[in-house]
Amino acid sequence: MENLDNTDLRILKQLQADSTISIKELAAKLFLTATPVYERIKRLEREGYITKYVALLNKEKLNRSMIVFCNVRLKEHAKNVGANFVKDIVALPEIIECYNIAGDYDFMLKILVADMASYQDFVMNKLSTIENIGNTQSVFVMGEIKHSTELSF
Amino acid sequence: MENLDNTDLRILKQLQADSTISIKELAAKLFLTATPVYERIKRLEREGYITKYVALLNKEKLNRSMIVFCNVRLKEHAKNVGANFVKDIVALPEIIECYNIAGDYDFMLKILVADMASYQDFVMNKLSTIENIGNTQSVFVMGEIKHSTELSF
DNA sequence: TTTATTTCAGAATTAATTTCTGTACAAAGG
DNA sequence: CCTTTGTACAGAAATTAATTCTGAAATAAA
Repeated sequence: MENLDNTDLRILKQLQADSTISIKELAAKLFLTATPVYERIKRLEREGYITKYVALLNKEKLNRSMIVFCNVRLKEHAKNVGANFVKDIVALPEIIECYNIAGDYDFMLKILVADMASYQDFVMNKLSTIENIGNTQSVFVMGEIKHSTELSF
Repeated sequence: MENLDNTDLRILKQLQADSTISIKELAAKLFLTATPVYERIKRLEREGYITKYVALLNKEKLNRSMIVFCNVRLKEHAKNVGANFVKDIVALPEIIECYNIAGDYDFMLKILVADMASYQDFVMNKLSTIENIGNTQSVFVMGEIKHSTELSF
């Protein structure tokens, strides 16, 4: 952050919004030629500011329209118990995100499934089989108002 | 989903994980030449299966290390009240995600800030100024266990 | 002022994407 | 059974983009 000037930030902003822009086009926006923009991007990648480039897909068209946040409380809180839980969580592809949280519950999971039947199946046959889960609370999403992958600066 | 064969799904899977792969390289993985892979990708884009291509950035390096989920209850639930709330939410860049949820609260926000001081500032000077917010509950993230942008299939 | 150092422009090269042409194969209709 | 139509593909050609190289301009340090 300290090593980044305004040009770097503008490059990051653009690539976050749309990474298909050509270097030439991006250079034009910044009133530069391709070389410095190319070198800056490579530096931002090398130094870890840019983690990866990905395609974002349409959930609805790919039959993953249902979002559920599932709060989980563990039975025991021993060191290796948490570690095992984490290992199991990471292996389940329906779980898109998992956070260790402060408050009434230990973890919050964001789960993506096709519909309520799939969610039931997920909870019954996958989540419940994980060791050491005390109780869970499902919060169903009725509407996605905003969903960005962009950091602001 | 119905229009997609196994080759399409493998293409989507790859581009979700890393969109910088060249068409030639991807074609080799699928035992095809560049042409059919190119045409399939263009079709997946055209038909809306692929929404966009983006760069994912490193939160920590860009000084957005703190994640907070903020549950919000509205005072009134009239039609236009919700609409105004949504408009205000979308305008705040700290709010990365916003869901209309079932349960005790009306909305859940995912907020990204630098630290606790920034969060306080955000709540005091930005969130609290939004009309019609009844009460809020902040759930602080202690650790991010998993965070994927990939749909599984 | 002199000397490094950094940042950049422009040309040259290399590699990618995109377009084009024609072949092979499968399904549909006579 | 043969013909027609459509789809999916390979391979070559054309176009455009990424990458490398050289040197000039600007900035900071000595």
